[in-house]
Amino acid sequence: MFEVFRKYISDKANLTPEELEMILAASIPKKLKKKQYLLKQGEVSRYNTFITKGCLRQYRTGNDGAEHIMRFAIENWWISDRESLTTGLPSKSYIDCLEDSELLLWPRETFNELKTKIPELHAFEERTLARSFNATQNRIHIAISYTPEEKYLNFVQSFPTVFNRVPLYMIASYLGISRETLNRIRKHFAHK
Amino acid sequence: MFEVFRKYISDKANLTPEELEMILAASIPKKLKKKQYLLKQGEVSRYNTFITKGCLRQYRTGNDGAEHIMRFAIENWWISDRESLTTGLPSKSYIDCLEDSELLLWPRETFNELKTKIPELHAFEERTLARSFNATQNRIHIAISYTPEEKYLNFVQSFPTVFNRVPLYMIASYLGISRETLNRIRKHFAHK
DNA sequence: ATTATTTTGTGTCATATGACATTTTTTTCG
DNA sequence: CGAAAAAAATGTCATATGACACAAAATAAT
Repeated sequence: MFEVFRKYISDKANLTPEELEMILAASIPKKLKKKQYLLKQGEVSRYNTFITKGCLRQYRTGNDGAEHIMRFAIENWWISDRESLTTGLPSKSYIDCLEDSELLLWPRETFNELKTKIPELHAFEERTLARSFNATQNRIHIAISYTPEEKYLNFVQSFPTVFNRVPLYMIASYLGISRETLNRIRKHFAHK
Repeated sequence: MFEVFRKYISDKANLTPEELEMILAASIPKKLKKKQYLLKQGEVSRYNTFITKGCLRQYRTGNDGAEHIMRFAIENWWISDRESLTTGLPSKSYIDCLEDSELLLWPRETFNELKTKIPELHAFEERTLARSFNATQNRIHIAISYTPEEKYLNFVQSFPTVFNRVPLYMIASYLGISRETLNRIRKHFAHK
């Protein structure tokens, strides 16, 4: 599982071999089975987490207890409750596994130390956050302006690999539409 | 208008008086009248912008040409198309004034130089982005899980000052609901 | 294999929503 | 102050959506 990370980070950041190994040496490998939780609402998120294998979701719950999926994440993505991780406040979200998964964890403090020692890692994280932020802006634009059908088609096109690994009712949750509406949309496209 | 910024930044960042003045000295004051544009879709966003007075909105347009408001910003807020600003790509959004406004602009390169000279400014910007990101996550959660009524009430409570300065149909746009639905909700609360 | 569980698909129904058209009210500006 | 423009409110209508209940299919577990 280290190899996945080596490949990923070599591609994205300009690190010396020593720096890369220093980062890896500080990581904590962890395996989780499907349905196991990485983080629960109310807990404090303490790890910066990279996915080397598997699929996870982050979700919040509404007043009624319904689950609303904030995001999916698969291999080569980072996942954490960023708000809780940076503020130290209790997490508003759950993170659990949709498949058996393999992760690399860095405790927040450890990662911060690495960032001060390795400026390029700091810069890399800034770039990552910037891209996350842009993706999030797009998501908002879609949420407030697309029709359910457009939301669905956009998702399939944007995340084909996620689409094929995740149950439809979770995609509906992610899109903010009902399971049934998603079915109607799919039915509509079936005979075309 | 400099005074507004001095007060703001003194409160948020631990800068020396010299650093503060260095930052201010690099700024470009600008006044815009209501309905004037700070940025148009397709242009490249070249300035990091702080609002000392007034009210602006950032919006994107859909296929049909309809305006969808991404955010409002008033005194003591920053505004720019962050994606365009950091990537140099054409902006997906418009930014215009809802009131006569006074702004301080820093060209992207100038601001970056300031950040390298003043680490605390760099750190401050990171904190700001982190909080923006968290706000954005909340917005997504609301968009995919709240009813129109809940969205409205949440907005009034979260941004009372903006609420009182902005036309209702723009709030509807921001919330991703129709003007008429917003009226119905308000009517519903009127006689209660 | 068989059972249990999860996921997907359907049908019916009530209603909230968007779309459109029009009027009223408020604000802006000459 | 008066005219013009902008914003808000209202009424009607068609329909897409969510909610519920249940059936079918696929997947996982024993």
